[in-house]
Amino acid sequence: MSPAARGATIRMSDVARAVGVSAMTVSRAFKGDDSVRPETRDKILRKAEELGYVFDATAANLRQNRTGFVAVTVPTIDSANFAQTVRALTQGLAREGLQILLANTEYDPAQEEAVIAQLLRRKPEAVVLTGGQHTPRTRQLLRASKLPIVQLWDLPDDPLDHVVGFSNAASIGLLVDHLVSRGRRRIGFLGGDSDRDPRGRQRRAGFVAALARHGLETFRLAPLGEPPISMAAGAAALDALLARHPDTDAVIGVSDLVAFGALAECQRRRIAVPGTLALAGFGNYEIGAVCAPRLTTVDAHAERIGAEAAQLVGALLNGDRSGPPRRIEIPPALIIRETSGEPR
Amino acid sequence: MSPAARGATIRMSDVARAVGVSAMTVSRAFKGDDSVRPETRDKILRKAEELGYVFDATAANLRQNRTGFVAVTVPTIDSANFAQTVRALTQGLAREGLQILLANTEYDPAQEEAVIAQLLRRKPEAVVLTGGQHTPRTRQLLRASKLPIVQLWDLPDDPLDHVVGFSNAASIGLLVDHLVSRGRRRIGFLGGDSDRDPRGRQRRAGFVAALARHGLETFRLAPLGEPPISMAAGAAALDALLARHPDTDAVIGVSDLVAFGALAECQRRRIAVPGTLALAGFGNYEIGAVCAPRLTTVDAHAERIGAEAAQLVGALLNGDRSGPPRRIEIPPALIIRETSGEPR
DNA sequence: ATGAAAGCGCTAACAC
DNA sequence: GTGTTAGCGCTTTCAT
Repeated sequence: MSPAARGATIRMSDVARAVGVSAMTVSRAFKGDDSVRPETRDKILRKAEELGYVFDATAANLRQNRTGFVAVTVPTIDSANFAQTVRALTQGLAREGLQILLANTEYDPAQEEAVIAQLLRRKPEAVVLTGGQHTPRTRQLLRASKLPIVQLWDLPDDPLDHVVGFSNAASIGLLVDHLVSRGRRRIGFLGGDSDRDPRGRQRRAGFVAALARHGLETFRLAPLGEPPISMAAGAAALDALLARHPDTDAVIGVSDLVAFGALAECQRRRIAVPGTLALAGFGNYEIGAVCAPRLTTVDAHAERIGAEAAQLVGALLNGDRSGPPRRIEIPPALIIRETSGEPR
Repeated sequence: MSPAARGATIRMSDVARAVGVSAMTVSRAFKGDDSVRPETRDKILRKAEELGYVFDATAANLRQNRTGFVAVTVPTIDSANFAQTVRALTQGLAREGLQILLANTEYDPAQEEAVIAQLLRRKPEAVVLTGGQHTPRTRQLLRASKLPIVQLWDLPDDPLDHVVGFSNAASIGLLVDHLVSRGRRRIGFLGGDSDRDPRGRQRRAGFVAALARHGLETFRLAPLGEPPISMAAGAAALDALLARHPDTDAVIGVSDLVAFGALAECQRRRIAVPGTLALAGFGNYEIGAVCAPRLTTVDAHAERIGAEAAQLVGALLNGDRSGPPRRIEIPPALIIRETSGEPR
């Protein structure tokens, strides 16, 4: 009785026996080694197909001490910007034969620590952290692993290793400068109030710093609460801000989702945008390019961050591990649309 | 010289030697086996920590012939509905100690076939297909694997195995009935024209069938082109539809994104919604609950699909594999909001 | 161009 | 409660 008929797993040696070669030759045929005669190779692959043989990556990984895994964390995959980054990363790594191991941290450093500890047991060859916040133990685990680490969506002062990101603070500075150039002076900010979203905090800090640079008041801040932040929270925050500061003439949302929530609220309250209130967001979400009026924003190049990270990981795993940690800065781009009004 | 100092990997046997027990005891301690004396266990875990030992799941998987992987495909993770499903699935499976292996098919059956062939080499314990389209070879590979298969987001006539989904056609029927009850008669549909998006096609077919049931004209169809479908395409499709059929009094989008694009276009063209034109979408995206006016839609319960799938996979892998394939139907819910107007 | 032997790090099975 | 032995399915290494 054949192994398949017995219900047993079909191994390389089964294919080898059926063809009349050794397991080694089958192994070589499967990895495309030229040293196998083409006819032998074809015979092997045909027989493998016929027997329903499926290569066992687990066994190969154990022996080779290489898994082809890249561990990836995101606060949540259910956020368009992170999803774009993960998609580009997945595709770029797939081209190198690498498979991502994805985990969500839910914006929680403790959960990040837990998922990273689990992922490390899978013996990934690199770790990509998308906008996380790391406990001391997380940092220790990662350093002890000796793996290449890539931090995304930020430019940390004290990076673990490599970085592909941008300055969240500076990106909001771009928006403030633009709004000021359009004559706005009483500018508010929605969000950036949660400890669980450091990048949001940095954007708010960048907002305050930019206003101060222009000699403007910096107290028009409305909290949004805990991430994930929602459009509805943006609408509520706008209400709260206008209740306290009715003379506000421009508002920046910590993300386009928040800004869009504010825009919808303006439409409901018949507040003219940009006539009475200018609006701007962050992240260049699809919605901002389509809503009426279209939303001024900052493009953080979410996909490009993922693509660059994939390329970096590919290079690092192909032996290019000399030299200091890379720090790839992807400068955000101001996208001026209708909600910030015409120049005055 | 210690293994760590030599730069060599630290194995269980290294921990065992350091503590003065056998590798088996370390193994038991790590899996929480009660038969290890608590003090021994503590000593082992402390020593492991001290030595920087990291459990090697690859070796354990090979030996146990269990990986804890679940292969998951989506057309693209960069779509809010699929991202919600994947997030719920990831979290549900994590509770069972299972790790997802995610791959995007890019709405392409050939790519789906390729990624599934790759994923199967990793020896997943189950395969979850989110809204795919399967080539004969894909079906053959999956059947030959003998693994539990779960198809999501659909109720296929000829399922591979288990199903967690809903009728895309019937869900649009809900919207048509609702619009008709509000006095709309000349109803159009945006999208559902691509072979690469079978669920979109089913929604359009459901639209045509529902109109026919009401004795209404069924020719107000505007194409959107290839997925992923965008808000901007929704705006353009609305233009095309109104150019050919200016008397249209209601429009359904194949998704909320499309419907929102149409809504934005109406705002730009000063078409009153719902006064002149009623609008509805599909998928209960966040945007529909926030935009002004708020969008009538159908909730397909994306998260619940993921959660149910996780539970099903968990049950199947915990021995509950008797009985026929499960077919879990999650009925979509009509969500009536402002864009479909008041009852007449 | 192909094969034989050894071993990757863990755990099932059995022993005590 | 703990230890010994063998082996998971592949590939490294060395041989021919």
